[in-house]
Amino acid sequence: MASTEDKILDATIKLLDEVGWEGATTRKIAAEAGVNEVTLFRKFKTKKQLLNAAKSRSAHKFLVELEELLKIDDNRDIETYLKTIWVNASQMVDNRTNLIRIAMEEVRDIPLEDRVLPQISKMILDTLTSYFRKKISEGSIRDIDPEVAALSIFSIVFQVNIMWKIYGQVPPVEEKRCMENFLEIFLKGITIPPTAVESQNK
Amino acid sequence: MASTEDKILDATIKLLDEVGWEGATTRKIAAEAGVNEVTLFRKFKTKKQLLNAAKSRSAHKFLVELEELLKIDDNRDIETYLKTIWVNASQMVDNRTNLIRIAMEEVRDIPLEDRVLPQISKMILDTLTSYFRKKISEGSIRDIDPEVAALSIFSIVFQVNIMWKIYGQVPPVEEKRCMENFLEIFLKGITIPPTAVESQNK
DNA sequence: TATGTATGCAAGTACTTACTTACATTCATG
DNA sequence: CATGAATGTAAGTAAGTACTTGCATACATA
Repeated sequence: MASTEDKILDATIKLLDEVGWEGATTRKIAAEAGVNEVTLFRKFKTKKQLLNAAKSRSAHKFLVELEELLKIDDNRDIETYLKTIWVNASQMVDNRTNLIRIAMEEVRDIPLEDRVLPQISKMILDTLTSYFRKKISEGSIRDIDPEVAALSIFSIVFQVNIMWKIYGQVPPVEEKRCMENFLEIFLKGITIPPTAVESQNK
Repeated sequence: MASTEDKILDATIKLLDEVGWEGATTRKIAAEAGVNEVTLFRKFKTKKQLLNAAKSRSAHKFLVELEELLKIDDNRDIETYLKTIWVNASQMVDNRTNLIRIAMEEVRDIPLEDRVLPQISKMILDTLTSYFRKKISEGSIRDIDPEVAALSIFSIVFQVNIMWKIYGQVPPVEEKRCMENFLEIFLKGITIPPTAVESQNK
């Protein structure tokens, strides 16, 4: 059976997701957790500390899970690698839209280093960047800017998975088509043109 | 001299930007506008109606201005065209970060069709999509997916200009380098390889 | 000059919020 | 059984919120 703390933290995350910071009153959280309101204050002192605890707990879980999902075999072909990253990120966001939505709302009053979104981006960007760096040094792709390549992948994945889901925009393109047709362009952009050597040698 | 309505609407936008919906109390808005609190209610009935009026006024301005900035000569070379779009969008966001931040926060309680962010995205995506469509039919670029090409440009511009600015992430790459190195990859990905015909004809 | 419209001012209402205090109950463990 | 920690119950506090009411004032225009 879940401990009182856990019940409270779970209820907090749920309400934070559904109704946001201001909507998540201590009364509602207590009701959702099946716990008396005073218990919140006994355990967490203030509302602020409670919400911080809830957020950092689930942000931590998220980052650990994400790190695991980003461990992908470096040596499969580039298209497979990038597709795997894409699909894993999608799935991650689908399961945890609540945390992402909460993270998107912490525009104010949260110290930069505590914000969740930058931490998530950084982890993905670093992974992709060092992947591209490796592939460049292996000579499997052109000498492109690895940070920028990483960023362009990250951006479109972010846009498709997060912005559309959270802002309820009607996606102009369905996801699979998007992934495939983007990679079609991108891969052509980073591969060493097969005829380049040939025509130089001529 | 600005009319009372204008002073109130300007103050509303300013506070909405600085402290968000819940932070923007009617008292603060009145003080910022240099107007008595009752005047707000006499002019706009409720807080909700006031904030809606303020938002839709500046969203409208934004969209008109954006539409103007997106009218770029179709016939200049592709790199110049895309760079111009990029720079114009950047500049637009710099001048109007406030509206964007407000738009990003309207995740809740705002009917889909009234949300500002989707309207902005749509305008940019449509412009880019029909541009690529045209270039494809002219034969200036490969037969790529025009929607997806548009989306990949939009995504990275959005990420660099909006996410970094609003979420205060430390940009891993400075903007100019980002634009140039991204386009270097992207353009190589969409152009017809010069040696392709040659090697086919062989 | 007279009248109406826009605005200011002061006070108040009804409600909600985070948070507190004092006391009662449960229940595992020594 | 007895003790103490964790939790519930009831009531209340201080502060802030959107919004209202009644009256005074300025000022443009008929």
